[in-house]
Amino acid sequence: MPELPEVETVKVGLAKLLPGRMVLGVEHDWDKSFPNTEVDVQAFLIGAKVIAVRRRAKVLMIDLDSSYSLIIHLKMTGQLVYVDDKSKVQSSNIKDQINLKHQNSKTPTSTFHLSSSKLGRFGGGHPGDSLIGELPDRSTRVVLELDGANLFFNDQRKFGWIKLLPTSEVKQLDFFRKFGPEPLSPDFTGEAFARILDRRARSSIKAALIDQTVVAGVGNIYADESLWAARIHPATKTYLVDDISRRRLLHELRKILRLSIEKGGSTDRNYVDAEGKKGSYLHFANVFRRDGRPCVRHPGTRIEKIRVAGRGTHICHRCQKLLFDI
DNA sequence: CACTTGACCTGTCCGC
DNA sequence: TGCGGACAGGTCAAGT
Repeated sequence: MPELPEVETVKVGLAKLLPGRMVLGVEHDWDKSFPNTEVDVQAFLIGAKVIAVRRRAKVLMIDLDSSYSLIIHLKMTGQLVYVDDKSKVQSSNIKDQINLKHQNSKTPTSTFHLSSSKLGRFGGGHPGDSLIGELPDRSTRVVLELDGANLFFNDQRKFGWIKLLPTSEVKQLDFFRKFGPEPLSPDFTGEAFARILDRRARSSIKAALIDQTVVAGVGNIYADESLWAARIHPATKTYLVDDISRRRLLHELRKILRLSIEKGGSTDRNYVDAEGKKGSYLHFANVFRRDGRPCVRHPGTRIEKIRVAGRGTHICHRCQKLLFDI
């Protein structure tokens, strides 16, 4: 579940690898993953060079020198993995392995027609670091062919997408304008956070925190972790959370997001960075996916999993007391 | 308008 | 062992 720290980690990785590279071709086998029928892909993508890689909320942007940008949302299970031609698989039996994989797969044979020289391999020398085998695999939806490399967009659940749009239009999209402040932006103050939460006064504080129009980039993992750290019950109505607690929540959220970025993000099931490596933040998590285990602040109390705002939610009921109206 | 629910998808896990 | 159903949760559209 890529949230801010995961998307930031991918951005940092791609920003080292992509700028200066030219796009030579693009292939996809699922239209919703690459919904660009209204755009002249030949004119504005093929032959263009990457200028920069950016992030806003959970969205990645790859700016091209054609004055267009690739806008990418990984949603739940998206991965963007870069494979340079040096990782090319030499062995001739790779074709057989891919064919075997497709025979065993329930899904129809891939429509990709990359030559074997375009196939890449992961995991060599780093057992356990990678979730990725040879690419493309059966979750590969889009392949960007670059000079000297391939960028694979894998997405098991097909929720993610890559759109090609004029760079100047990106910020004008409703989709982008609605995002709230970046939580790590230095000019986003505790006071501003406290006030912006008033817009979701009557919903739960967790629903407010994962609302992208309130603050950008927070999803289920970092909502649960920051609410535990700030000792706020996720189901508390926002208007019952006082200003002191709101400021504490932003403070804890920032600490957690920074730590997670330092650890390369959270790998729960699918997430990997631009080089196919897992993130290690969940080793430092205090509640997320820790239901049934002792709370580190109250070892006699076990972490519970409840449902708040329609999401699985992890709490310590001793740390996080639910406040009621009178 | 504020807020909640269902749909979009596939892989995994659990109970029968 | 197989099979149906619940579950995972980011976002938008539709519903209350």
